Amino acid sequence: MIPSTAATPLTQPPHALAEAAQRIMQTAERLFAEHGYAGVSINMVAEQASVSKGNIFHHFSSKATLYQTVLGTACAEARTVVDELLNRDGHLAERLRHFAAAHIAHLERHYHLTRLVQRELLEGGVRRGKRLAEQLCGENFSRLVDILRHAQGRGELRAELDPALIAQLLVGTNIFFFQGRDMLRHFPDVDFADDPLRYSQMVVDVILTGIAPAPSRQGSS
Amino acid sequence: MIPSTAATPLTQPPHALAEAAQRIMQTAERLFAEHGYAGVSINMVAEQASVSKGNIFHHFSSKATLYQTVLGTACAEARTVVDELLNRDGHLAERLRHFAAAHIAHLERHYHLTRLVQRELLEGGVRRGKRLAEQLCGENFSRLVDILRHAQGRGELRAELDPALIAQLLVGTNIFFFQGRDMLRHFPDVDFADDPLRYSQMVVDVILTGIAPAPSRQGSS
DNA sequence: GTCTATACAGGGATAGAC
DNA sequence: GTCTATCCCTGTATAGAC
Repeated sequence: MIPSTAATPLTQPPHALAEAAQRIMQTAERLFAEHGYAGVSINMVAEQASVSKGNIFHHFSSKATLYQTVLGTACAEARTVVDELLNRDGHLAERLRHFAAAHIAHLERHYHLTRLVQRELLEGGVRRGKRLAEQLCGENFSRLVDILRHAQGRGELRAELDPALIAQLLVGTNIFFFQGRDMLRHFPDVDFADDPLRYSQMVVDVILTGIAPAPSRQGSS
Repeated sequence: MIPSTAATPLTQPPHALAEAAQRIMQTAERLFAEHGYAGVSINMVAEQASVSKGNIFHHFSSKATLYQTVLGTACAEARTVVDELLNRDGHLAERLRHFAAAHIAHLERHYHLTRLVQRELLEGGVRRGKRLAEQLCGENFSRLVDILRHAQGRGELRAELDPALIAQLLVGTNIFFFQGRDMLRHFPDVDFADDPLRYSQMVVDVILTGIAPAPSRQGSS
C-alpha cells in the first residue's frame, strides 16, 4: 500500500538533479518495475545505486515520494514520445499500422516503464487510476480517439463503432502482449512471443479487416 | 520476491481442510490479489481471517506456501469453469460471442483470481510463467486454438491468420479490460468501463468483422 | 488443532558527523 | 551534499502451553 504523499505534482522535469539522485531514480525505476512498491526496500536501492541509504532520504523525503517521482518523470518521457507519432496523415489503415509499430517498439524500449505502468494500473485502484488517466495517458488517448473519430467522419471507420473502444483495443493489445509474454513463450501453438512487431502488425490487421474471410475485398498488405 | 518452495503441486483439491484453513485461504486470496505478495503480511491475513498468526503457520509452512496453495486451488477452480464453455457448436461467430461473454463474466465473478493471475503474469517472470502456462491456461488455450483451427479448415476464418493470435486476442482483451478499468473510468470518451459484457461483445464484433466499413457484407448480429 | 509468547531479521526513517 | 549510526516497528518463523 503506497501512502499518498499529499499532492506532489506527478510531472517533474529532472532539472539540475545531482548525479547521485539520478542514479537513485534509474535504479528505483528498474526495481519498482521488477518487484513492485512493497517488494523494493530502500536498502536494495541504495546498494544497487551505490549510494548510502541516508542519501536517498536526503533527496527524497520518503519511499513513497521516490516512487511517485520515478513514475512521474517516466510518464513525462513517455508522453513526448507517443505524442509525435500521432501527427501524421494518410489513410487510416497506414496510420494505425505505423502507430502500432511505433507504440510497441516504444513499449519494448522502455519496458521498465511499461511494467511500472502495468503495476500501477493493477495496484493503483480508482484514486491513482485517475491520476494516471489525467497525467499520463489522458492526452494521448484523447488524441487517438480524435483521430479515429475524424476517420469515422470520412467513412474510413464503421459508423456504429465506438472510437474509444478501438483506441483501447489498439493500446491494450500491445501493452498486454508484454504482460502475457512469459506465459506465451511456453504455448507450443504460439510463435510470435519473441516478435513484438510482427504481433502488433497482425493485431492491426485483424482490427482493420476482421477474421472472417471476405472474398469481395482486396487483400491488405 | 517469492521464494520457491520446492515443487509443491500447484493443484490441490480442498478435501477435508479445517474451516480455519479455508478462511485463511479465502482471505489470503483477496489480500494477495489486492496488494501483491510482498504487500501482504501474515499479520494482516490473521487479523482479517480471525485466526491467530501461529495458526497460519500451522496450516501452511510458510508465506510462500500459502501463496502458492492459494494460486493453485484458484487455478483449479478456473479450469473447470472455462473448460465447459468451449464445448459447444454452431457457427464460429456465435461460439466466439458466447465464449467472450461467458469468459468476461467469469473474470468479473472471480475478480480476485483475475487480479491474482494478472499479478502472477507480471511478477512471475519466465519460471513461474511456465508454471502458469502448463497448469492454468495451457489446456484451455490449446482447446481454444484447436477450435479456431478447425473453423479455419471450414473456411470460417481467414486462412492466413494465426489461430493462436486470435486466441490471445480474445482472452487478452477481456483480461486487460479489468486492468485498465480504473483508468478508463476517468476518460471522458469512454462509456463502456462499467459494462464488461457490452465491452466484450463490441470487441468480438471488431475481431469478427474489422473496423473498416464493408458495404458488401451482411451485418452480423 | 488451536492459540500465546517470543526470538530474530529486516524494514523505513531520523539525527548528526563529516 | 553525503555518509554512519541508530531507533523503532513490523514481519516471519518457532516453541510450547492448552
